[in-house]
Amino acid sequence: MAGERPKKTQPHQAALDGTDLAILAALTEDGRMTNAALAARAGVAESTCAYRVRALREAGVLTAVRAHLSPEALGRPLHAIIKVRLGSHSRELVHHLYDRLVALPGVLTVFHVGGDDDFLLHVAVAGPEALRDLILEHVTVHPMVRQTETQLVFEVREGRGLLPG
Amino acid sequence: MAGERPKKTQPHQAALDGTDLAILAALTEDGRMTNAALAARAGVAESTCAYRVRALREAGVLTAVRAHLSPEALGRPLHAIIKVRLGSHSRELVHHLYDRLVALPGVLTVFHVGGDDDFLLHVAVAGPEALRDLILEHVTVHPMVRQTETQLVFEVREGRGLLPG
DNA sequence: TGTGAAAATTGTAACAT
DNA sequence: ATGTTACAATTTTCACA
Repeated sequence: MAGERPKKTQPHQAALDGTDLAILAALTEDGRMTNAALAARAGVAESTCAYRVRALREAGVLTAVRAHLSPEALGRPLHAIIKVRLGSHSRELVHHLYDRLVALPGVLTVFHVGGDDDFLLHVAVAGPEALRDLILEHVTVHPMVRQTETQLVFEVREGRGLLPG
Repeated sequence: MAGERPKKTQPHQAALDGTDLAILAALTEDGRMTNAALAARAGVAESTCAYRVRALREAGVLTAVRAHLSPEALGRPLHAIIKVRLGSHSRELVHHLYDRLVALPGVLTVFHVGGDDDFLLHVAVAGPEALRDLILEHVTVHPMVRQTETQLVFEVREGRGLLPG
């Protein structure tokens, strides 16, 4: 009987070998890749590959696989970054505002940051009017919001990510 | 499998009905959901569902499905936004720099923006030293980069996205 | 178009190395 | 811990309402 079995670990550190990295890289490119294709690319047997994938998921390394949609095809060709600066910083209220911002249609990502600003919103909207409406009707209406500043986004590119190599 | 139709469609506008939206919403949550489960959730037959998914992909609405990894589990618990301001803006050089920045390990997203800054980098690194090294060795070394400013990211949350409802 | 039942592919589990 | 085989589940294809 081999030794220890990893328990359902929290998302802390994990020891990854080359096979794991190959699997993660492949799934980052195409999350619907079949297990057989994955195995071939990683150079292991299919059963091994399936086992690794499940282990990576249970270890919290592989958190989700999501579809990515085209903002343009969905009628939201205009991207912007909205910097939000707050006046008060009561913990409860900040969290509440956070929730509201994330739920707004057109909001892709919300960064809660420290420094000059408090929130950075990456949004995709139909056009300038929609952007103005979004800001005026859903952001600056909140009493906590002291100031916003909007930057036009020319282009967004996903980095190669977290994996070494 | 032969008969490809005329063209791979452009990412322009698309007319989406409730079924499409249901499919997209489901795949945005779980991109590996089985076609059978999708069909049940959308309220259509499995074959219909598969057809819709393929159509959405060919229409450029569904651009990709990617695995999401845990930066923490991969040893990169520190997130930051690096604002990059350039001195010169020669088109060629800007593009070249863009390419370099996107390829850096730890760089999750690069926003090319207009306004006060030129690039916004969302990065995930192992710790403060790694952040400093990343900035000094890979960002500010470029002659074009006039100034950087770094904001600590407390938390990142994905918005509900692009779909109405 | 959308549906339902076939074949073909894929994922899963048990077993052997 | 990896590889192989057999079996179940799923996707895909095609004829039809």
